[in-house]
Amino acid sequence: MTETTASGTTRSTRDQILDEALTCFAERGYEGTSLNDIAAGVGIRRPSLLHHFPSKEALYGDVFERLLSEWLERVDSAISQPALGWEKAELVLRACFELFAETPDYVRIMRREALDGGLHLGIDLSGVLKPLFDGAATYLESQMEAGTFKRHDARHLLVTGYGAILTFFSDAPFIDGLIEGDAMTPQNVRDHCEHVISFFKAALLN
Amino acid sequence: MTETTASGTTRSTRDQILDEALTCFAERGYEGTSLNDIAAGVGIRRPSLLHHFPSKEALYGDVFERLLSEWLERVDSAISQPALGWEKAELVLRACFELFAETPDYVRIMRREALDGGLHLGIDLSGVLKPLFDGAATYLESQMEAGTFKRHDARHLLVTGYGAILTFFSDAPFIDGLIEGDAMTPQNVRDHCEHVISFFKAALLN
DNA sequence: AGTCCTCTACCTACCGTTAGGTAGGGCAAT
DNA sequence: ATTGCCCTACCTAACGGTAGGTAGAGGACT
Repeated sequence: MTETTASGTTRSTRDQILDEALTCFAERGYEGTSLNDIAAGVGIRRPSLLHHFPSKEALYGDVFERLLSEWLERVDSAISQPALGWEKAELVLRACFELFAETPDYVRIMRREALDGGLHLGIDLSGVLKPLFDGAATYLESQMEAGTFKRHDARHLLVTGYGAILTFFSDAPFIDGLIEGDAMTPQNVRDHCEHVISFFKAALLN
Repeated sequence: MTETTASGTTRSTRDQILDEALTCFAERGYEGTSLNDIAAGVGIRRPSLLHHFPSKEALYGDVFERLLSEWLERVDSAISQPALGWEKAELVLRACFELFAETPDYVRIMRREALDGGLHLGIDLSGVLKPLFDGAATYLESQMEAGTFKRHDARHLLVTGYGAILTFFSDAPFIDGLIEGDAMTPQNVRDHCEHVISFFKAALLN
């Protein structure tokens, strides 16, 4: 029922399944992952797994729901911090980097979902994220209007930023081969974070 | 054996299979695509498809090989154009946008491959692209040394650019929902191209 | 204390379906 | 007559999911 981990914490079988499913779906995608893979990772049989979740799709849905709620919570707390102008943008950028660096498996699942256009889910991914997106666009536009930021198309700018940040984490195994060495070392992650921030700063400030 | 298309051109069954496989693999990924799907798209049965390609893996390999050779050819011709400083960078950026806009299915396959870390292929994707990557990095560094471009980490800059450009095409269905309306309309593609160019220009030039 | 019941968590064995791949025949063009 | 292309029929393996059963923990009653 429960298992005591090396760190001394205790996790229910259900949570172990969710964790294993997360890494499997991130690594090999929805179609590329079988329930046997997940069950074996936990150390139980497939029917036992299906005792905790009614179906593969439901399990995936739960994994994704957990992803969304954790991310939204983190992002909400980041954007609600009091700051102005560039400080605010940098604060949010850093929060995103920190979040993604902590949850690379989430990033890869999110990317797969974006690639598939939300095929496996009933929920409308873009719809959930759109309020955040719109809020960010409005903020950027207000800063441009005020002359704090240089003029750019706010929405395209956000798409550019989204791609620039997410890609580093989602395509890490590929980037490994380009920059030589593991892209996900704390040093490389920090370097890329600082680079993106200084790059955006150069593009947005005078 | 051959089929006359609406445009009057004639394509061998083998080429039709390659085309259909391309769209299927791009849309649903390697695991999500069955040989029946591809065969049905061409209008033949699965065993007939396997008469032209020895296995699913071999078919995928051929699709990807065609992708790589076409892309490398296009990029080579773009970077061999005579130009200097920012002109050169803008020229290559535009060439990439044009290339990606013409072959969005290639982009999505490439993204899936980057996500999986080249799982389905024997070939080392990063290895093939590394010479281009290194060449670009050297070019950027020389421009920074000469004072033409502002100082940035050249390799991280390239990764940022890679993510910013590729994502627009690979995640198009997701971006649709954010910017409202089809991201891949010629107008939106042009807008994003101009945005990225002006954004990079702002970050690189004084 | 002992026994009865219920519930949870897991198991083995099996279901129908679909996957990739093979064998071999028909048939048209050369 | 040979070759090339496509077919039907079949194979084995793996998939997601179900049926039915067992071991053990906990509670309630006698």
